[in-house]
Parts: sequence; structure tokens; C-alpha cells
Amino acid sequence: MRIERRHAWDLTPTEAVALQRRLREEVVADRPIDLGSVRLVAGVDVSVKSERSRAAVVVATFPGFEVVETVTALAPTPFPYVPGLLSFREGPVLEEAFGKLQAEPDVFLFDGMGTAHPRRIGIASHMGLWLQRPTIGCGKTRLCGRNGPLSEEKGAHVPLVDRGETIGAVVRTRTGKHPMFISPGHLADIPTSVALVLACAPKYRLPEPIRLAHRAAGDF
DNA sequence: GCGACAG
DNA sequence: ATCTTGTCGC
Repeated sequence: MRIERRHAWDLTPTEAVALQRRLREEVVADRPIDLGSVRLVAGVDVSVKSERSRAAVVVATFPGFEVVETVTALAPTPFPYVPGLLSFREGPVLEEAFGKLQAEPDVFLFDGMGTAHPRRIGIASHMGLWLQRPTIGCGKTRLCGRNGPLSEEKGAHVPLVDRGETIGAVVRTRTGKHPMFISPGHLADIPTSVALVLACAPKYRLPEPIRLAHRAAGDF
């Protein structure tokens, strides 16, 4: 699939923040995903080992999660981890991986945030602008925002609120286990993002596409 | 100035 | 995220 190269990645932290403030205006986070027409879902993940980062994108059927394509890329880790600037650390190697993708997934699930970010442009939203396709942020822990009580049963979810704004949802994908922090990336909205994530996590806490990508990137 | 802080 | 063995629990 064709990718839209939006900008260079070698920016200083200050420049990166300025770019985020500019790009956030283009993020569409209030558009429902047409769940009935989802046939292919992609999982995206990056693992870092000794100054090198490996990205993996796995495309699977939905539902069923049969793998139809796997692409990986290896590149130097260009940017240290700074909360709020994750996309500048993983963006370069992800760009390379996306460039190899032949399939055209209906939606991409990212390991990290979408709009549940201080400037509302986490890695799922940011890369969504490059992909120009629906993306969803699936964080394992909180970056920002607060939430009320969440019942223990699988499927339970409550709003994630930051500075008076609902930026995502805290979702229980497994009864009694720590919840996931779900937020729309680009061309998605909160309700349909939550619904798709739950449909992608029938057995484990992490959505199946993310698990597949995690494995392909070299983690276990 | 003091905490919080995706992966 | 990564460094790392065994161990507690369903």
C-alpha cells in the first residue's frame, strides 16, 4: 500500500513537540470505523535491542486472525525514549516496514496511544496520518488522563478523561486482569475502537494482532 | 517547584 | 522497552 511521507524524523525534542502541535489539527478522532466491513486487521510493534530497533507489521484476517502477511524492518534506534515523543523513536523503522507492505489492512492496531496523549497525538494517531487509514492506540499502561471505577468483568470499560476531555477508554479485555488504555488513532472514534479491540481479544489481554506483531518483532 | 511519565 | 530464575497461582 502507498504511504504518505509527511516529514523528516531527525528533529530535536523541541522541534518534535512543535510538529506534533501542527499535525494534531489533521487527526480525525471522531469518525466511526465501519466495523461490518473489516476484513483485514494489522498489528504493529517495535522491539529495541542494542541500539537497533526491529519493527514488525502483521496483517491477519478478521475474525479468525489467520496471518496473511508479515513484514519487518531493522534500523538504528534514532531517538531516546521520552514520554510523549514515542513516535519519533519508532517512526523511522516503522516507515521502512510500512513501505514493504503489500496488503491493505482495514485498520491498524498500535502498541501505544492514539489521542490519549498530552497533545492528543500518540504514535497511533501520528502514523495514521502517514497511513491514511483507520488506526487504534492500544496502551498497556497509562500515559495521561484519569478514570473512575472499572468493574472486573471482561468487556467492561469507562471513559479516560484528561483536562475535562474524554480522550479514550480504559478497557477490561480479561476478567480480573489489568485493563488496556484504548484510544482512536486516526479515522476512528472511541466507541468503535473499543468494540474492535474487544473483538480482537477473545482469549488474551492483548489484542491478537498486537500479539502476532510482538512475536514477529522478536519478543517472547 | 513537585509529581507523572506510552514503549 | 530491556535486564533476568525461579516461583506463585489457576
